[in-house]
Amino acid sequence: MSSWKRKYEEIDEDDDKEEEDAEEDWGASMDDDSQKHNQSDKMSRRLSTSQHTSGEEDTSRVIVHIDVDCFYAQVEMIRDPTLRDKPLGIQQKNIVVTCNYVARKRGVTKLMFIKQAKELCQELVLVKGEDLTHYREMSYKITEALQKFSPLVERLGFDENFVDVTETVHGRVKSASSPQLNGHIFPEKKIEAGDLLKDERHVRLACGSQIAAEMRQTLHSELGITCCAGIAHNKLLAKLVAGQHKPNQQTTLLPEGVGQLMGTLKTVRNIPGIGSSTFKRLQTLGISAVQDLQDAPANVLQAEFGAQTAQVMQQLCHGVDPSPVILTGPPQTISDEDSFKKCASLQNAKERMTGLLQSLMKRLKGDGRIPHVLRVTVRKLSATNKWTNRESRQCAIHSHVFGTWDDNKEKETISQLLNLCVVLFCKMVDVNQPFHLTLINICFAKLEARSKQLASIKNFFQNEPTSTQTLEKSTHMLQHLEDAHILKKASQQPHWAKSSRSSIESFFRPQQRSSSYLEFENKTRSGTLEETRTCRQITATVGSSTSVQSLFTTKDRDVEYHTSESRSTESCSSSTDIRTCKQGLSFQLLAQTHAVSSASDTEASPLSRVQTVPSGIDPDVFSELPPEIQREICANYQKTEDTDRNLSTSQSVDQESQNNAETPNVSDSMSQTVYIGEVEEMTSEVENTHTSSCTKPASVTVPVEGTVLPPDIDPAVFAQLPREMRVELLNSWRRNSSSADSTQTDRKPQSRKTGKSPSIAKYFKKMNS
DNA sequence: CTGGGGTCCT
DNA sequence: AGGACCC
Repeated sequence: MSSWKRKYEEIDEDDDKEEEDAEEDWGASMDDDSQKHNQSDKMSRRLSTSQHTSGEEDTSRVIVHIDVDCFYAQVEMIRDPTLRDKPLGIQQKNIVVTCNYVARKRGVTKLMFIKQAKELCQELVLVKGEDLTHYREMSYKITEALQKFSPLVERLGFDENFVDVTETVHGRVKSASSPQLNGHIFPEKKIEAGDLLKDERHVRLACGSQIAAEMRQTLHSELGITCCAGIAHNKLLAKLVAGQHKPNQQTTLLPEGVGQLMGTLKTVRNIPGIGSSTFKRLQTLGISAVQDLQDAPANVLQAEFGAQTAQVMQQLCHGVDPSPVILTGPPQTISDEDSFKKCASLQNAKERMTGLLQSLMKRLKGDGRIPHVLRVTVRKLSATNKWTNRESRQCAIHSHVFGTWDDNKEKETISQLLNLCVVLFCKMVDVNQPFHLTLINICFAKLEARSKQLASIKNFFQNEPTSTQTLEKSTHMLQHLEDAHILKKASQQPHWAKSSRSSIESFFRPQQRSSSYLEFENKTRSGTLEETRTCRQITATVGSSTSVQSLFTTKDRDVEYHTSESRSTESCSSSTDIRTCKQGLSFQLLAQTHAVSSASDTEASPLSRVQTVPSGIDPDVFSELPPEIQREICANYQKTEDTDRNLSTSQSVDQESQNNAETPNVSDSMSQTVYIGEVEEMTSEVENTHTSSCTKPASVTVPVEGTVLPPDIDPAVFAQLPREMRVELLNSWRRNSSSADSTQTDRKPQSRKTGKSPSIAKYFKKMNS
């Protein structure tokens, strides 16, 4: 196993010192730029996805990677321009998470301890960066600005975006004339302008470099942001080449420079997608340098990682990355966390969780959707493994919590959510024993657009409407709004910004006159009745997942791609239609469910209320809680029910919490909790030993080989689909392929342990060159 | 003396 | 629910 491994150990020491760029320094180059396509025989069973070539990598795309320079520091310098010429570090807790270039010249680096940084640079100005609000807002502004150049934008963290500009380039290459290459070229060659233009690939990339320059110009003039850009024919290379010239510059990778670029990486750890865990396992095999991986026998990698991951890794180390740019759209989760030295009491935890909930509620308000899942995560102090020892529990959020969500009733909502948090918290922490936490995270997930739930319910009870009536009302309302020119503006929005406008725009304009979700409704309803029916049919078809595929086959690609753009002059583009209609359907179901449960809630006798398990809390879970906690929750519940009926109560409470302005706002419900808890303590004496039932039933899962897109599916089209649909399709393909996959073309021994390889395939979804 | 977010897969 | 990955 180790005979082949050490051959290339020390080849990458060319390495002059890197200049002021502490960020990602891979050493200088080697001179190997032969592009070996060491394809395993498995890979040669390839599917010609959409493009031309047979054996070579697809170079027909043009991908721009935009990487904002020291993002947090830039945001702070924009907020306070006097910081520009000072060494600036952004501080989170004990570390400098990033710093501006003035500070970098002094040796300060990312993720450096405060003390260390201060020693290096005593004048270092530190700005706290634990609250990400401003960064998040700017981040979405950047993504939105990039969308004007192409709808296909994928976010990576707050400060990076991939943009697939292939279509834009194709359009320009036909019509326009002189594609001059803008910015740096990798490798740094002298290329005669005439030469460059002979090669179609070069023409495309040159055009891409112009678009990248326009993007950077736009970001600078509109937002004051500087960034780097990398232009290449795939995501991996675009990202890697962007780092070649660091602050505020751009670099285009010519296809013949791929080998050389990969050679600049010190180890395979610098390949995005190979994380610390995979890297360790590779080192076990004697693989560290990129060339080690390039030369590693495929069967060795397969034995350790499985066929698919092995294939992806070997593609990556050659600079091959067929993964599509995937439309990101609005976030899947909204979370907030705090870390600290010590949290050792439930009371303290509740205070912290209340603070987290309060800021989360602000963000939710801006988002316009409502969450249906709540998750609490804690980190317990432990000598071994300080990170990765997080535990989490999640539960559904009953729809009534956000069903009637008004600005006025926020305290009540927070109080109910806090109850849920406490329940989840107690599943992880035995509050009767000493404990020591160092982090709490609260996460809202399953974010879904809130429909005209309220209207539907009212109609359900009052007007006995038919669903047709509801729709007619919708379209009627639509008319008004269209007159108000709201929709017309919306229809000019780029693809996903349209479908998520309430989410994204509200980040930019937090003051948005509180109607952000109304605007979303406009779009949801913007289809005519006929369009809605069509969407229902499509949705139903997706469920059985057969004929939908014809929409995405390769031959339809151009048609379909342009269709979705040309249709954007109408109310919705095609994929948006499907998504919103799907939501519309689930809304109606939800509304009915809700109506039923609301009715039964209403009928519950006030007298039995205290003994009833609060709605929204799983009775089984509730009964497992220590009685003390049960009491508190019931007390909270009763209190919120009371305030529901009596608004003056919450008024007086308001003043109380203002007295505690400095401490994190403890919900007023807690003070009342104490009172009721004391009263009840006399009647209840049961001391429940809280056995945490952490049973881990080792369910035997059927190992399913990783799924790739079927050969007739165009990844670019697939990438634009709404997320739910991608998941559904992938699942159905996986189901179908797992049976047919047993045909064995492999000479690999059978006795391999099949499992246990965390697949990096997910990060580079569609492969198969 | 180690952030505060996110994504997807198993 | 946890684990990998990204920033």
